[in-house]
Amino acid sequence: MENNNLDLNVLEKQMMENLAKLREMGIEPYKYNFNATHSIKELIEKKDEFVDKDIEISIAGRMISERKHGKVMFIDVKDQIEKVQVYIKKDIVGEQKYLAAKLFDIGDIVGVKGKVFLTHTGELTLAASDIDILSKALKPLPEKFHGLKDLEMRYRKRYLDLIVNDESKIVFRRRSEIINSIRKFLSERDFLEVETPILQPIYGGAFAQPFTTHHNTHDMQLFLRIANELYLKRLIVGGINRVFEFAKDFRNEGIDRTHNPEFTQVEFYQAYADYNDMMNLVEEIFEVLVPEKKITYGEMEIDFTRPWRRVDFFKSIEDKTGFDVRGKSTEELKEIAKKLNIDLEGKKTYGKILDEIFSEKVQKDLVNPSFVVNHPLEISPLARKHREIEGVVERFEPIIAGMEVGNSFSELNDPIDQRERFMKQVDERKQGDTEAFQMDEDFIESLMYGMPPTGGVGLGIDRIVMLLTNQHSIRDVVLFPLLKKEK
RNA sequence: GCGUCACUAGCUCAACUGGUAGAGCAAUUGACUCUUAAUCAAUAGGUUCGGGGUUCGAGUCCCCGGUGACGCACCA
Repeated sequence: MENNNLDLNVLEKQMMENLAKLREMGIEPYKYNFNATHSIKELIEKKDEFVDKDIEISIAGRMISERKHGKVMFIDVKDQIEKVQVYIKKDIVGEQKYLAAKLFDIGDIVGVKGKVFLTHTGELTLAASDIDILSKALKPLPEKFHGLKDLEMRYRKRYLDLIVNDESKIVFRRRSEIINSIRKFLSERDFLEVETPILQPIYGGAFAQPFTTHHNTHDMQLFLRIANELYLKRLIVGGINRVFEFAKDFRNEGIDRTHNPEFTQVEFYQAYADYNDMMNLVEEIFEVLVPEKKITYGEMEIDFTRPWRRVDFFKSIEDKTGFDVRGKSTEELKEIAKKLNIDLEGKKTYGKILDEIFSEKVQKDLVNPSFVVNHPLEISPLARKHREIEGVVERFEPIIAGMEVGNSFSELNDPIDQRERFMKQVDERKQGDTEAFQMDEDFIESLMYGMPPTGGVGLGIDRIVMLLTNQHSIRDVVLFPLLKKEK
């Protein structure tokens, strides 16, 4: 019976023996189904209907603790985050069932039938008239009191984290609620949810290095998308005037507290709108997501009250530093950065230097939700030129707690301008910028058929979930974050 | 990629300047028919992340490697 290939510790051997003993008693420890009359949550919510009534109900869940008292035992059964105590009395369940129940281990999934009562101390308890094992556990759970703290194990074995740490389960419930709220918000406003390719022959829509893969039959190189922007805009050309997609995007870059190589964005595009309309829409979304208006994120108090601050990219730099960086050459920017004590190590291009000055001097301090607006043309190849101001585009980035949570523009719909912007990117690439865009003739062709004026937004779901669940690492809001292989 | 720190029983953690690896929970056996971090008694459980070195002696010191956390860099 024992499998010598398995390297079992003492506890695992004992659990394996309990499994064998149950089978010897004629009990199959892996049942096919169980029809519970109520979830534990329902039992708790409707307890007045059951307590001391002559009603038998049944529940199922994981046995997470036990207290044995000779001919009586108490176990705690948990389903989701709710748990209920079960009272198993030899006189009630009978000799056989009682002996079987003694062979159950913490971690086993059980089904219980019985009547509900309150103990002397007032605890809601199900007195078992029948109890069955539904699934046998063969490894011990982490300890009930301290839970599972080891971060590496929580990420690698997320199922254990979810079994043992309710806080973790609550974060992922909240994540689902947030996504649902945004989906509902957009759907109610006639946005159509679509799916666009993850495998793309040409990648685009963001500055990033892609993951590369290969399709055998067509013998073609493919990229995992870094964004879905260019596909959604093709749909705007096609007359889907309001469109959105929750998209897993993939960027082949470093990992840190706010970056996972695969992450989720929702992008939405609205024909006949501009970036001002989209700012309103973003504010409205957060009105739904944060009805309480104020949240605490770490040490920060964040107030979502509308309207959010508008922070002009160039003007805010000038206000903070006294330097007008508009229209400056790359060399002049380097000079200014030096005077401001900004470390430019690794940053060479015009756009990156500008961005670094902005991040260091302005963005860091934007705690309350703010829209950074009117970015330099050079770092925004898909955004329309500003209708009044030379050298900048109609673009905004929502910043909350110093963190970028999105990106948006009045979308560039002039195909000739778009081609020129791509050409500039191709030049940058030739000069060694590995994140520069690829030329996408097919996309330009779509614009040549005419795209209505359009506003578009991308929101980083993971970061929004971090903010709203007070988590400080993206790994704590992604169920299975990328880790190195264990060796 | 670089730097700092961490890794000890199934889990959570101890172990002083190098000197017999320990506790709580979980587990096993026994007692106990309203306990609830049950209690009481006894028992068992270890490749101290892996490899090498120094030493009479290494969880502890040194070197190489692994994984993770944090910071920096890269990056939205």
